[in-house]
Amino acid sequence: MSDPAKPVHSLSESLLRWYGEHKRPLPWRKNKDPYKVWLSEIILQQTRIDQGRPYFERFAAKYPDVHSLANADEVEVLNLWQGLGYYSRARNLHHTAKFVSGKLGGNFPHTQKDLRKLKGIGEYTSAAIASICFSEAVPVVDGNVMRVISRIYLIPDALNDTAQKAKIYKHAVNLLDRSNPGDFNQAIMELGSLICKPFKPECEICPVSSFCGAYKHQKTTEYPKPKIKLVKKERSLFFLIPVFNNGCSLLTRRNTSDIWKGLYTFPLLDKEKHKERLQRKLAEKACPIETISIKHILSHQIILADFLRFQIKDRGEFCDLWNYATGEMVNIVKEDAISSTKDLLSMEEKSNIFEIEFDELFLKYPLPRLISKYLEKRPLEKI
DNA sequence: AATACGGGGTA
DNA sequence: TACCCAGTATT
Repeated sequence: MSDPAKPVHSLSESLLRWYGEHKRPLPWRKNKDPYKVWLSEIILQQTRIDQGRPYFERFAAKYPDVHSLANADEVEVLNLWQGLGYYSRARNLHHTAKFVSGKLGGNFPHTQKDLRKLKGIGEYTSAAIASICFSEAVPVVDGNVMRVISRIYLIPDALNDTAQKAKIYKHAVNLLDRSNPGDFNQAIMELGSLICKPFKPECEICPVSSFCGAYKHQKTTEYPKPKIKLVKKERSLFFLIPVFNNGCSLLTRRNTSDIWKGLYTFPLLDKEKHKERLQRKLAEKACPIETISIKHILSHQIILADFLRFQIKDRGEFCDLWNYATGEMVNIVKEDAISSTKDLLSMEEKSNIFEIEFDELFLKYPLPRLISKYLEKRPLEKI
């Protein structure tokens, strides 16, 4: 597995020495509070530190411990998460906070095995918490570690090949400093993020370059081979922004296991045919439509969004319009008829579209970035 | 074993 | 533009 001429313990030693000497960018880990470590790890999943840091600060300030997070409303949590993406992380965060607070007396499990059972905590996060907070000798293998080990041991295709991925894990176990797993794990991740970067790694200042096969052969750019890209699917969405005579509009909560689950958007059509029928009907009424198109590119799909804004009498007339366009009935209630999230959830089976004052939109409800982008272009001033 | 799930940063 | 990111849950 490893080159016997180069004992791995000195690789680990070099790494730890380097880690001890340079400034750590994640100070909240120092006190090893499982709640804070957990919170930061969830926020940082698939997220750069600079992007996640302000979110962590806001969460830690608003919810200093697991009980305060558990007692929060889910919509409130999603609101604080707004814009960060992968919203199931926020829903699972809240679910797990309630579980730890209510069933475990506020104490997180101490082992990777038990941490792993909590919602939103997988292989990586359980290992990170167990090693950092409880000094359990388990390695973390994230994207950084994968890249570092791929280069050191010349394992080319760990991102696509299961067998090679397993090799990476074995090396990670072998390298781990069992007397200091928390620091070691942070050290190897930080090496990947600061030195052993995907592009232009800084091998000249790398503390373990003398152990690195890719550096030795000047082939760092070939390791690891890029992950096979998935085809982005195009998808058209037509958001409807009716402006009622009373100055209100409509909002809907997304409940399907689709994108933006748990967030709020304008009611939308996803069939070209339905959109055309709606446009035709509005034209008959001599009702002008203002259309703004936005192309929203995500990692797995390209959303072509048309925002259709139009003036209409009231929600009753909108129901007729919707019915005409889609052939489906809808039931729309007033926002102030909903006093809590619970009401909203129980109402969802019938209809989850509700009438709302423009001002309320930004304050109470978590919106996808796409909707925020639209509102930046076209604010919803009252008429 | 694949696929879905956001959004922003970087070269 | 293409790729990557301190991954997990679902299918």
